[in-house]
Amino acid sequence: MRQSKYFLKTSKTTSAEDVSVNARLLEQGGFVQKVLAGVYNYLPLGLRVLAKIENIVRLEMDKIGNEMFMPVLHPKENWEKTGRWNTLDVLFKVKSQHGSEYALGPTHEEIVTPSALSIINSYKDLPLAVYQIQTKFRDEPRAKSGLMRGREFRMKDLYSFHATTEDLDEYYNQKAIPAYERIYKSLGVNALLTEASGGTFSKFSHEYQVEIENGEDTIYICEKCGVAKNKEIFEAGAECTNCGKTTWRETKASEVGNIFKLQDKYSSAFNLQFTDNTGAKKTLIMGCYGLGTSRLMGVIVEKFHDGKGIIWPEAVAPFKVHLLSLKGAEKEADKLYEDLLKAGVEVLYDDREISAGAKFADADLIGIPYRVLASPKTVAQGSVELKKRAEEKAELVKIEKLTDFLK
RNA sequence: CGGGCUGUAGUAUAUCGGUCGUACGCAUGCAUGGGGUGCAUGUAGGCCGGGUUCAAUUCCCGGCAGCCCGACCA
Repeated sequence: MRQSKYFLKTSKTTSAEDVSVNARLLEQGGFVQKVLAGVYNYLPLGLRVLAKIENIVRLEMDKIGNEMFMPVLHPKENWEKTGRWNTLDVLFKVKSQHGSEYALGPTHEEIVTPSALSIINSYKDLPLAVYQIQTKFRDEPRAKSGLMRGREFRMKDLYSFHATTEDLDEYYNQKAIPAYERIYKSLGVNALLTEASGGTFSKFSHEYQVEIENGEDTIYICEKCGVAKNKEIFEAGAECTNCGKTTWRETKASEVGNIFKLQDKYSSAFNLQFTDNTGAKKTLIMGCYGLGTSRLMGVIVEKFHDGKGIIWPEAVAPFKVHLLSLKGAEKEADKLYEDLLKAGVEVLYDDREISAGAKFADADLIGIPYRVLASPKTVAQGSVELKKRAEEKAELVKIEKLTDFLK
């Protein structure tokens, strides 16, 4: 992509009202624009990052479930059936011009459970799992911290259906948790499996928490074995259920995933039953597994940045290479750009006619992993300068060897 | 939702009961060309409604929006 033709402008300034690092850097870098408090445009550059995150999630979820796509607009009666129309305080309610009321989906148990009614009839159909990656709406009383807590945000939600609680446990432990671990590892973030309360869903749940300074949650981590507990269920001085120690470290973290054993809470509400091998009707057992993809984007920025800008992990970077040309090396840079494209390298090409310093500053701000600089000095030697965003040193590389080097 | 604060240009700010200035940014041109370069020209503003007043951006009331702390958080 040629930067001169890209729907992208970085900014030298940012509003003093934005305090969080992710909001400032993502807005300055041209990844997102704030539309409302907690509501953002994802510009082309930011959408690439979000898509990378979601594709990593999709890759793992496809191994343990089937992707579908559910609506944002929900019938009121489904939410009344589960009792959440009036009890879920973050539920957005909209009224049509004809007087009908709807909910904007904050989560999709109320949709996926009745959906399963016509799919699941017999024990032979089980287990099954289905997921989607969707925009969610929650009427947060206080949106804040950039992408970390929005009123409209992106989430992957998976739902599993089982004949027995034992089967749910097995899926939960042997399929869902390992898939989550693989996702966070691929993304390059260290997310801790954390014991937590179940909110409106169940007694207990597991959260995936990433330690960051301005995280919204407080968690306790066992110094010995690394078991983590959310403050909401933590008893001071408690013995670690894993190793028996009582030394805990308190830290701030941000929740980037939350998995629940729903048991029969929603299947009962919608009378979702199956026939077992004796011909008897039984209520299904369900689990649900959330993962906030847009929040992860914010958390990654909080985690990976320096004074100059973002430092994207390669797996989620919008491009792999940021090619910069300085005046006098345009022809060589143009050719290199074409060659990189042909070689299948994702490259953002800063072909703008601006000063060298401005290009460097933007490259640091945007945070693409590899910066390739073509200048009169380097091309005179048949080379370009290659510098990793995360490192200080730069090296000269022969142009003809560059594409191989970057593969 | 409780508490606090704030609304003047894209950003940061100044002044004023009599129609808003500065800096940066942004745009264009020329020069420059390895860390946000220089010069010139241009660009853009009082959140909304009501009240007081001859006159409101300024004072008062209400609304709305935004930010911060807390509560809440599938």
